[in-house]
Amino acid sequence: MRTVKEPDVRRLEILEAAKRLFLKQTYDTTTTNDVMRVLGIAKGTIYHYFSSKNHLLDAVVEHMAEAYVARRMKTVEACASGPLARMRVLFDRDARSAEERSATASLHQPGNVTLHTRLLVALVQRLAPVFAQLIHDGCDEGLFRTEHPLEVAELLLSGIQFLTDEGVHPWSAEDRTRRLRAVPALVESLLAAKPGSFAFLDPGRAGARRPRSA
Amino acid sequence: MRTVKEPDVRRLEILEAAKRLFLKQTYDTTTTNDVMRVLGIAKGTIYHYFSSKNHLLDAVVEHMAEAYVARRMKTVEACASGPLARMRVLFDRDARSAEERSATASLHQPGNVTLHTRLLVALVQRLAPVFAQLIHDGCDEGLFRTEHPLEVAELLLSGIQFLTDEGVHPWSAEDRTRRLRAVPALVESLLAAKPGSFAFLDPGRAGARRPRSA
DNA sequence: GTCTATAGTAGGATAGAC
DNA sequence: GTCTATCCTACTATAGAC
Repeated sequence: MRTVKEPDVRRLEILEAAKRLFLKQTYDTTTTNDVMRVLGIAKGTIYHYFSSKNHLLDAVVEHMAEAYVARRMKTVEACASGPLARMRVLFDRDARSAEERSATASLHQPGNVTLHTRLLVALVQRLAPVFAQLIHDGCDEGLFRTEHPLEVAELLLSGIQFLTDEGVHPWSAEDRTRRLRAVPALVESLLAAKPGSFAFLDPGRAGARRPRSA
Repeated sequence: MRTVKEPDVRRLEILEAAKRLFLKQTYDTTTTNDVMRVLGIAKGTIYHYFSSKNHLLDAVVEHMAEAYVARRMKTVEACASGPLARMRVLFDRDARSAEERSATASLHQPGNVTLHTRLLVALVQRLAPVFAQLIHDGCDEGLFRTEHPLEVAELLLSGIQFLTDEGVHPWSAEDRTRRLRAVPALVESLLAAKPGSFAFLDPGRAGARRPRSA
């Protein structure tokens, strides 16, 4: 039997089914057959909307990054004022929802390395301007000093994610801790901020965590 | 007919054939049949030495990173003295051989994203200690000041590669130039170096180039 | 332990009927 | 837009020759 639906509806349906499967299993272990079976549609239908499994992944990544950043932006704008306080909220891992936590766990599986990597890129792209704006505000208030707010934001987001994300790269736990401990100092020197301004990023301190691990 | 070789010889033979094919075509488009055909061996032989196409890729990446860093180290130790001069040589893109250049071009193809990404990780791992040593020397000479030479090295290598490598990530040419232009300032502020110390990294200057793009 | 040959499974992708 | 049938290739399994 053959059920015809609105293209947008069908597309979203496939997208979300794929996302659910990628997170429940992994991207690698999820087959196009799985997606097809769970929706009760033909494989050709999937390929009508997404030209490859890879493109389907791209769409899922965009979708996830969009949603994640939207949620974070809302909490930032709601709770905090002042650049430093807002950064604290923006990068607070403890503020994640239960769903975000389970997604994070799934992303750290070997079969989700590709998904994880691409998601990090998408997140840097979206978070950097926000972070840069906070840096800019901080400069206005005399907290920071830099000629390149956006580039500092990008370097920190990408560099720290690259170096501290477990699962994607073959770093040992000691490596990660070592790097995380250096983070406050690195941020402070890039922003010419007063020593201790970013002590809340130190993983050793209670109630404070590292700047995301997505 | 059946030709028996030393395991190490055979392994290397497969490794280099694979590398050549990955660079001539791409990793994605190279099939195990291609490797098998070009060497005139059976598919089982490949799988005897490498348990999957993925593991073969790993070995190729290690091999390439090893060779690349060895070459660079040699030129560094040969030509230059003093931390700044050595950094200049270490990160000089113009010093690449013709072979390195064509490899770089091939890595920027879509089918080589996986290979490219893994190679960048392998290079950060190997170059960071070298870079960190130079930073350390520079601190001794009073050129730089930092509490975290290794972490600064890692942050810069990974962050800059992540942000300026074309092909792997969907940045525009303008984005890349913008970031590259900020690099000297970022390096100087992380190392507390005298402004202008790293002007040679500025892509705008004649005879100077950005810190690698692998 | 090293190598060949071959047959078979599973999953990504496509063509073409409807 | 959707489905069916088919293709291609990564990978496994096996059986056996040197």
